[in-house]
Order: sequence, then C-alpha cells, then structure tokens
Amino acid sequence: MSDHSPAFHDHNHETCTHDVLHHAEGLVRQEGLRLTPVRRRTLEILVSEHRAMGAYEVLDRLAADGFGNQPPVAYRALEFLVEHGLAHRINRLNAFAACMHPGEAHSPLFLICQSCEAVAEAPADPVRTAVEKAAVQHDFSVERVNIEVLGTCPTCAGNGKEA
Amino acid sequence: MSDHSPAFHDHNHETCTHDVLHHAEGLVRQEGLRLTPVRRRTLEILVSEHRAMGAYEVLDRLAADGFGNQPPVAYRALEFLVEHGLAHRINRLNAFAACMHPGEAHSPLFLICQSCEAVAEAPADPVRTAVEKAAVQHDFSVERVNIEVLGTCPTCAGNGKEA
DNA sequence: TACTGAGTTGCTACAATATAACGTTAGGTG
DNA sequence: CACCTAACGTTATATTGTAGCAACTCAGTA
Repeated sequence: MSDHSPAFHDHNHETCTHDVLHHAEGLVRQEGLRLTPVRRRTLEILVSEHRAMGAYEVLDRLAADGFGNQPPVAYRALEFLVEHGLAHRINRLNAFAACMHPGEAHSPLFLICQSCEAVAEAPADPVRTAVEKAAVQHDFSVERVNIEVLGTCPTCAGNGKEA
Repeated sequence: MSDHSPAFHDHNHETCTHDVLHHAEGLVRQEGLRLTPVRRRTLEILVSEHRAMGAYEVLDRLAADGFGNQPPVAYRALEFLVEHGLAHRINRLNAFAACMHPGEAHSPLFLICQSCEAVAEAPADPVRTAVEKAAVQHDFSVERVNIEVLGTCPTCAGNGKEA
C-alpha cells in the first residue's frame, strides 16, 4: 500500500478519511481558520464519496443534515475548502473533490474516469516542471496549474466498459 | 493594431487567421465535413479575437451577422469546431478559443492571463509524456488531456497589472 | 454583564451557462 | 423530382453560480 491514496485501488477508506480530516484540523489550528460544522461536513461528504461531486449534490447532503438548503451554503463551504487546499475544483465536470494529498504543495493532476466519474489525484511535479518550461518560452508567469486527464479507470476497464 | 493583447507576442494576425481558415477548409474537404456559414463565421470570430470567448459573446456576434440569436446556434457551432480540433474549450473560463496549431495532434496547454484573459496555446508534448507516466501508475487509460495554466502574460506584467 | 467587530450563516432573488426537443430548411443522391 | 440526412432556428427549460442583506456566533474587552 502506497503512502498516498489512489482512488482506483482498494484502500482503507476509514484511514484516508481520518487522515484528511486530521490534516484539516491541523491546518485550521495552524492558520487560525475556522472549520465550522458546515465546512467540516462538506469535507466529510467529499471524502466519503471519493469522487467529483457537483455543488448542488453536496448541497442536498448538507440540507439533509440540517444545514441550509440554498446554493450559497454549498458554494461558500466548497470555496473555503478549495482556497485552503482541502479540496479541488474539477472544471471539466463543474464539480469538486476532496484533496487526497493535503499539505504537499502539489500541482494537482486529476485522472477523471468518464465512465464512473471517479477522480484520482496524482502527484504532478514532473508535469509541473514541464509546464513551467513551456510557460517560460512565452514569458508567462505561472500562478496555478490545473491538469485534467479524461479516460478510463482500471475498474471500469475491467468491467469491459472502456470506450 | 487591435486594442487587446494577441497571444503574448507580436505576430502577423492576417497570416495566422489565414492559416487557420485554410487548414479548416482542408480538413473539411478531407473528412467530408461541412464548414457551413455559421461554423465558418464562428471560427473567424474566435480567430480574429484571439482570446477565450464565452458562448454568449460569440452568439451576439453571430446574431449581429444575421445568424440565429438563440444559445444552441452558438453552442452547436462551437461544439463542431471543438470536436474536429479547430477550437478548444477552456473549462476554467467557460469559454472557447480557436486552435492555433490545428492538425498538429497536440495535447493543448493553455496559458491564461488572469488580467486580460488572453489565451496562448503552447505545445505540450513533454507535458503529455509526464502525464502519461503518472497515469500508468494508476492503471489509468488516457483519452484526452487538458492543461490550463493561470498566471500573468508579459504584456500585463509589463503594465504592472498583476493583480 | 454587556458591547463591539469580524466572520459566518441562511435566505431571497437573480445571473450566467447550457441543453432538450421540434418543426423547417438546405444539400446530396437515386 | 422524391427521398434522406444533417444542419438550422426556435421555444422552453435545466443546470450552475452570485449578489446582497439580515441574523447569528464568537472572541476580545470593558
């Protein structure tokens, strides 16, 4: 078992959930942020599903748990998580996913299964380097890099569902 | 000279416009596709602006030119262009841009200026290689790669407009 | 105890982006 | 021409995302 939690392999989900929540609490303490109930629950929802979820889907869960049921409730909690590196936004899907490598100062690379929408987050440091090289040739100063890879995860490939 | 930034470097815009249109006509002939007036005009609009444009913005131009003025008109033309590699979708901006390297079978890498929204398209073959490597480690089969880099273009950096 | 001020929440209302579905039109083929 | 298919333009609606405001929470403080 690797020290990261690849979404496309069996893994101890309780462990990865615990790790992510634990990191979030540490970060929050360290930075003087507030992991309020709605924010914490939002992160729990994302981690427990371990896939990209739309804001309105998250909102439904939150509402079912007694939080507000209007869009800003979800968007604000998600924005907080993204801003502090606890979750990522997957533009391709208009969706959000918990960050599974929190605190590693990584340039996230997302492997998005087109069949089941599972999202794995891979370390992308070599990719980041290549990106920087390309940017330099355009005199472009890089702030954030977002890499989204569409394809088929091993589970769906195994089910004969590949494109 | 136009009042917006072209793709970060001075270039002969008539030439690049001509090249892109010329390639499109060739592709269409080769593949038996139809570059209808609305599709051709959509491509011209994207090329002439040389930046990411929202679908509704494109639609306004099309309507002004006598084409339909309802969303599907723009979305369908844009979809056609994207599908055949003549344009790209920039998810981050919910926007579209003409492909400036048509026919090169590239994995597009977009440099998006957060200040002026100019978009440059860089060749990303080394990046693509790095991406494939990361995907293999997850037994993930890659179909399409989309890389969006946010930052500041040299023009805006020179203007001290980095905010 | 009460007061303040920043941050958070839930809400109403709305804006922006995108698609479904259908009848009509345009081009190609026998 | 008759026929077929792709494309077009339309109406209507779905989905995704924000602006802005009043009420509440909580830490700090008098």
